[in-house]
Amino acid sequence: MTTRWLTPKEQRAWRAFMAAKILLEDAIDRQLQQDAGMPHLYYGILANLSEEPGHKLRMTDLAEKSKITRSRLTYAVTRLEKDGLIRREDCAWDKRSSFAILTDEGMAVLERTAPGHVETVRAAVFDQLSDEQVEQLETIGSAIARALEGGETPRPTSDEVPWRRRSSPCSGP
Amino acid sequence: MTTRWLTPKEQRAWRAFMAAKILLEDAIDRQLQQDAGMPHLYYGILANLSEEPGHKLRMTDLAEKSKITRSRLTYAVTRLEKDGLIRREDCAWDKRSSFAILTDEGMAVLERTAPGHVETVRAAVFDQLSDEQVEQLETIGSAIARALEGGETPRPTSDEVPWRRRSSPCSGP
DNA sequence: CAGCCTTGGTTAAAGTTTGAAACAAACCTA
DNA sequence: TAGGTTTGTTTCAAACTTTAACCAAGGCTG
Repeated sequence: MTTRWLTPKEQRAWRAFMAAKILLEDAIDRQLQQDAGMPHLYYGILANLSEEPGHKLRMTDLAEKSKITRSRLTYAVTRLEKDGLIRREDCAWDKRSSFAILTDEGMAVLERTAPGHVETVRAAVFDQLSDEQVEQLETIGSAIARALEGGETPRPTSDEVPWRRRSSPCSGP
Repeated sequence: MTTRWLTPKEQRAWRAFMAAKILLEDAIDRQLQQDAGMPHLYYGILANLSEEPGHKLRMTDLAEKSKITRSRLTYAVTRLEKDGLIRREDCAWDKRSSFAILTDEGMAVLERTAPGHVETVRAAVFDQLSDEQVEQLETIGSAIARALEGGETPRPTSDEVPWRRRSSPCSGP
């Protein structure tokens, strides 16, 4: 089956999306590194904990909620634990599990840095979008996420395809 | 000035966007690592070169086009050079500059792996979206990118803000 | 042209991410 | 209940990223 290349319109959308994603993550990382001394991912981990009853979550659940691998979470929690923002606690009823718990200091950091973070996001994203576009963004984002969360991206059966010049081999950077 | 927190609607949009971004990048990285033996970023670098006349670009321009730091690019190009997919060449008229040039082998890798990559992107993104939504995605992405490319995210003058419970401190993970 | 700022690119060290493998506890099942 | 599998988590090495220097070549200004 011959490759369904991206149309010019799709290419434009893809590039715009990728550019937004990269620039946005860079900007947020810079801002949070400045103000909170941690990258966005780590901030997100704290934020995720802060939403839970008791400010605690099992490692696996926290990894899933943060959409990262367990291994990556282990490293992050170790670092945040060193900083005193999280502490671990063994699970009583399942000795394999352990909890990550937001400390008071961790909560304080969150409280102190949340306004700046929200302001950055707002300036870059929501100040730029109409009410309607915010809805569209949610719909589109959800559609993409849904496609990826379920079916584990059934890897396409790659096959030979003649090269077409004058049309970039990439669907985007 | 008191923080302009995200509305529930904005929160939903933000979370959906973040989830899509993370899951998508993970899926693409996995696929490309499998089929091309390199992460998405490196593939993008090759792709960016392939679009240029002569398949060459000065390091700085390539970094800018790829939206990464020069340092990061140096590392990536060194790796890709080791793999024989790129070679460097000094610039004749400005002895500070050097070019990164896509080799024939690099081009071949691109040709071989592009179909699989496009298929992955299509399955996760464009197969999920209506024609209208593709347009919306471009518009929204461009708006965000524009906001970030120009004004260098004027860092908000952080100030004290009373903590509001029962509403997560995060604008998203 | 000498001093000084800018530009293009690399390097080194510290930090982070990945992917596979290791471990141990919990859960079957015959 | 022994043996095998699954589940929760960590560990380790290799790959990648970041940040802050660093160096050399170009440009500019007096």
